[in-house]
Amino acid sequence: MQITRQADYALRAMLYLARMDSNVRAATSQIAEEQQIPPSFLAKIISQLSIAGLINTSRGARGGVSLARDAEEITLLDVVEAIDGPISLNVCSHSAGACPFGEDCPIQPIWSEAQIELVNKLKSTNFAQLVKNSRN
Amino acid sequence: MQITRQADYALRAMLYLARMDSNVRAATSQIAEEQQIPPSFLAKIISQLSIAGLINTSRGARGGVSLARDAEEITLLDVVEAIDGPISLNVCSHSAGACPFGEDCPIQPIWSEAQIELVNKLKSTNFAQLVKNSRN
DNA sequence: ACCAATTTAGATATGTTTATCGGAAATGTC
DNA sequence: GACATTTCCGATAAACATATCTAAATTGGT
Repeated sequence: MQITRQADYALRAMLYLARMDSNVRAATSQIAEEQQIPPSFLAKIISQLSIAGLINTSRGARGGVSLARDAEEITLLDVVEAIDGPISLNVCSHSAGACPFGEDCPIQPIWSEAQIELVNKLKSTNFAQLVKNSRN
Repeated sequence: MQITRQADYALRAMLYLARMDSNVRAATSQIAEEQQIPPSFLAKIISQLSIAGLINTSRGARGGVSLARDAEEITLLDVVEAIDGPISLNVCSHSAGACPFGEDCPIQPIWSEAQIELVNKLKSTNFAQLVKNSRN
């Protein structure tokens, strides 16, 4: 019942990038150190964020990563789903047909509603807002 | 980002019990068959629900399980937390001090709020309501 | 007292998540 | 063109979730 550590690390990395000037590139090792993330683990997460199109990467000396879009255009949901896949509170929370009891299960609608609320909350928060709410 | 299968199975088993007369006992194998749950797996789940005080069990011939309290007094949250432990959307969602950045993290309040909403939703739904909303 | 039904407990197997390590590929700089 | 820096990719290992199987303990019915 938790997002994976990978997703949490991804959020922290994205926040770090959102706080920087958008034209400079940050090395993964630098992000790892400041955000206290296992460096080798972050490397894989960065790779996934790149595949998802959320960040641009460039290899080689003076390489690094930066946001692919404006911070305002990236939501918490984008990042979490890029790493953990679609949010799902229970196997049945997407659609009534996902469980063998389908329409007859009175629990399914509860999960479905809760999931929609959670998704909406994450979707309505972007990284520009988060940076603005930061102290440092 | 999902409750465990165990918790989902536990919910279905509890719903099955809530639908029955409270004075009769159901065998685990019977619940497993009707709710399509792996029987040996359900046995362990039943045991945990018993330890948590949500159901009464009696061994031997004509034994079985039944709700320990009135269905109205058992919430979805009771069952989920009995199996999966306290609900937690992220490592930091309980308190601001849970992550090394504490007060300075603008993401933590989002998780904290989302978690409270989810917990409240599960807490406000009891099994008497669920039975009433059922078709069968 | 015996037997069948039932929960309880422990050992085991498989897959996923988390994390680490090492090397390969790419690229700016001198 | 050589080199240092950095992302990328695969193999590996520990921890947990999921699931199965077997044996033990308990208890009502005959």
